Amino acid sequence: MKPVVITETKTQLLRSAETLIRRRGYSGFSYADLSDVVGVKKASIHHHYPTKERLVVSVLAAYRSRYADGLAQIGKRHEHALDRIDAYGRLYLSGVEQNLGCLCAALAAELETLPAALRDGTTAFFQEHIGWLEKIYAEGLSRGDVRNTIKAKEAARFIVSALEGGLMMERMVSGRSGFKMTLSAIRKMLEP
Amino acid sequence: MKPVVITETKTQLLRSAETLIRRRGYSGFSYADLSDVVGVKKASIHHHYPTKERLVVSVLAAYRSRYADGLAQIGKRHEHALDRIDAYGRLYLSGVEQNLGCLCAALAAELETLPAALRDGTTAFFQEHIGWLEKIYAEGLSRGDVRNTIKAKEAARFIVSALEGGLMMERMVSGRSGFKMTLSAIRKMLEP
DNA sequence: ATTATTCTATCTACCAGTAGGTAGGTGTAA
DNA sequence: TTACACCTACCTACTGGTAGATAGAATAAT
Repeated sequence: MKPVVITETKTQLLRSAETLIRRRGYSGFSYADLSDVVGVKKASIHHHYPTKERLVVSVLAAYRSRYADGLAQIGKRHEHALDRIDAYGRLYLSGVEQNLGCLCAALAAELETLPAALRDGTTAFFQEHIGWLEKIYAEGLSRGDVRNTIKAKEAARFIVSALEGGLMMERMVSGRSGFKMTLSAIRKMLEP
Repeated sequence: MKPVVITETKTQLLRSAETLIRRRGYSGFSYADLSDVVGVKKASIHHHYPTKERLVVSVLAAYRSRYADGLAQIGKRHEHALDRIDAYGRLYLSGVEQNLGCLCAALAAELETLPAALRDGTTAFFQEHIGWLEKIYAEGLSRGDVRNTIKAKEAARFIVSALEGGLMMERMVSGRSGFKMTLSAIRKMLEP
């Protein structure tokens, strides 16, 4: 079987496409933009990724798997549920600091024009996060680490919502400092 | 001074442009789309709103003032801070139910390509909401209506974030039922 | 070891379609 | 008769995507 060689250019395309989308949205970026950034002609991009949809499907897959790795590591590095949730929040903080929105929020904003494959991938992204947090919170509940007046299911979607919303908003309003306030509010409210 | 006559067509254009943006994003909708929906030729849209930017500036202004009215009414209709915040959350719920994202979230997703006037208007929108909630929460604190472990400033941005994030996410994930879970989580967490 | 062949990445040049926007005209109502 | 709402017809720039060529590396055949 032929090994799947990921060339330098291909990786560059993926990386640059991601930041372009996170700054300008899906229909807001073009092959011409990407061509300028990476320094390779439009036709060459089509050689690697025949259509825009396929390119972004790859971008999204990479994004999801990077997050999946992040979540797994948080589980290993931290024991206490509140620490885990804090660490999860810091994943978003880095987005605020680099002035990059969430890829999936950018895609969600154009829901209706989105090709089905992208819509599905975006939905899956959110479900993965909700699922992970639900487990984390349920475990925290059984250890008495977190407030027990809300259920794990509620906590999970509320955490993702608050962080996604915070990332989206604070990029325009108060940046890092604003986002950190939300981060600390979340922690305080989940304390038992 | 000439009176600003708002004709039927003009209102239609504003209304339809708004829903188009909330479904497809700023660069995701075109004068041609709008022309189809409203049933008036592209050139006629330019007659009313010479550029896309100016059209959307008007859409945004209308959106903001509609929300401003909503906030004022909530202040009148409800006394208890938690009720007020609940009512504020239901404003977003209607977005989920109509499958329309927040206009300003759609704009924020394309931050980098956005004309300055729109960027400013969007930022102002969020600041208005944060400011209003801060006042509401501070008042609630002084009456002992809400939890006093977080400051009004924290509470305000955290509420907007959670609702904006929830609206964005639940439109893809679980719709109304998912959003209602977040709504109830927020209420429980703000209880004293 | 030296050809001959195929594959890969890239290029220039182009396509049809659509973007936002303009010029200039027509009908209608005050 | 002027002002407004709307039209047809058009423009330029850009969109995602294709065709076909070229140079170089990898592979196979002699």
